[in-house]
Amino acid sequence: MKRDLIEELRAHDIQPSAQRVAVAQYVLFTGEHPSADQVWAKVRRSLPVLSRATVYNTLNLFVQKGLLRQLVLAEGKVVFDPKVDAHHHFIDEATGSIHDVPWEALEVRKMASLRGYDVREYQVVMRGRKAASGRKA
Amino acid sequence: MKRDLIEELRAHDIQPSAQRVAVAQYVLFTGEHPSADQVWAKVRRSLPVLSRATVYNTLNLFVQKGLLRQLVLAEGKVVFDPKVDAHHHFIDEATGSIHDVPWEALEVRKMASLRGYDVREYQVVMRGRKAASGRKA
DNA sequence: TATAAGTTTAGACGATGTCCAACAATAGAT
DNA sequence: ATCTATTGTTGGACATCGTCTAAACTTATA
Repeated sequence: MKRDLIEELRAHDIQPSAQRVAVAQYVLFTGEHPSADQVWAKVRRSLPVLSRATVYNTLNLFVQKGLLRQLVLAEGKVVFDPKVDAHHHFIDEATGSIHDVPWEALEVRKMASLRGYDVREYQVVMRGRKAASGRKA
Repeated sequence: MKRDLIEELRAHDIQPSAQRVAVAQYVLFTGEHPSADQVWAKVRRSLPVLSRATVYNTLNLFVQKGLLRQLVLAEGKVVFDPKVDAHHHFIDEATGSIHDVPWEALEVRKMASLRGYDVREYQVVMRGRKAASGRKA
């Protein structure tokens, strides 16, 4: 398990230090969308001497190397998402929590006919509430 | 001009103080997407005794009353947009500048078939560069 | 083992945003 | 007009977020 992680870091051209493995261990497998300081708080439980700067450095490194994606969706908050493949986001206005919506669930049309913009990526950002009716998603 | 502004504030249930009118005069008519502190800097030129707290209060009030929309799109920045009607956004990765894309320019399908979510509003957020080819938009 | 390259650290820093308690302006009643 | 209760404004203190730095520490390599 930790073995594989080290391999994955190496595969992404990242020297696997103890701190980086510890951060990866949490952030790559969480279903939450934690902020940098939330990652710090969590990971410090298992690696108490971890500094805030290192967490920020590590997260930025992971984003740069394609292990993580950075989201700027919630009110004033930057948040990290281990799902690197394209998907959309739904923000629950009641709780502020962020949910992933599969790419195939929606279809955006006419993107190609946009003049003047060279779009490299896009996503649909929705806001609302979890439906009272219907299954919990 | 200032008359109409006062009327518009009143129409939105906002007591038109000198500070609020000054802020409105700039922020409701700008094509930029200014941050709160940018608004502060700009408006202070015409109303020098304006405090930072008032600008934050006023912008939040305007958002709450529907005169402004708050965007959380750029890296770690909250920004204000006087276009309250629905539209999409394009973020220029080179400059960080934000561009409005008309609602009709894109079409999102299958939204209705989303289970479990009660979507109140949505938009498409695109990132990329202004096209080298093609007219500047 | 020596050396260079890479990593971590604490704390300083700037920018953002909120909060407060004192002060000022206003609306509404008389 | 004047009084009073309500509403706005102010500057400064405070918290949070993210970046930076210089020194210390690790790791890789020869």
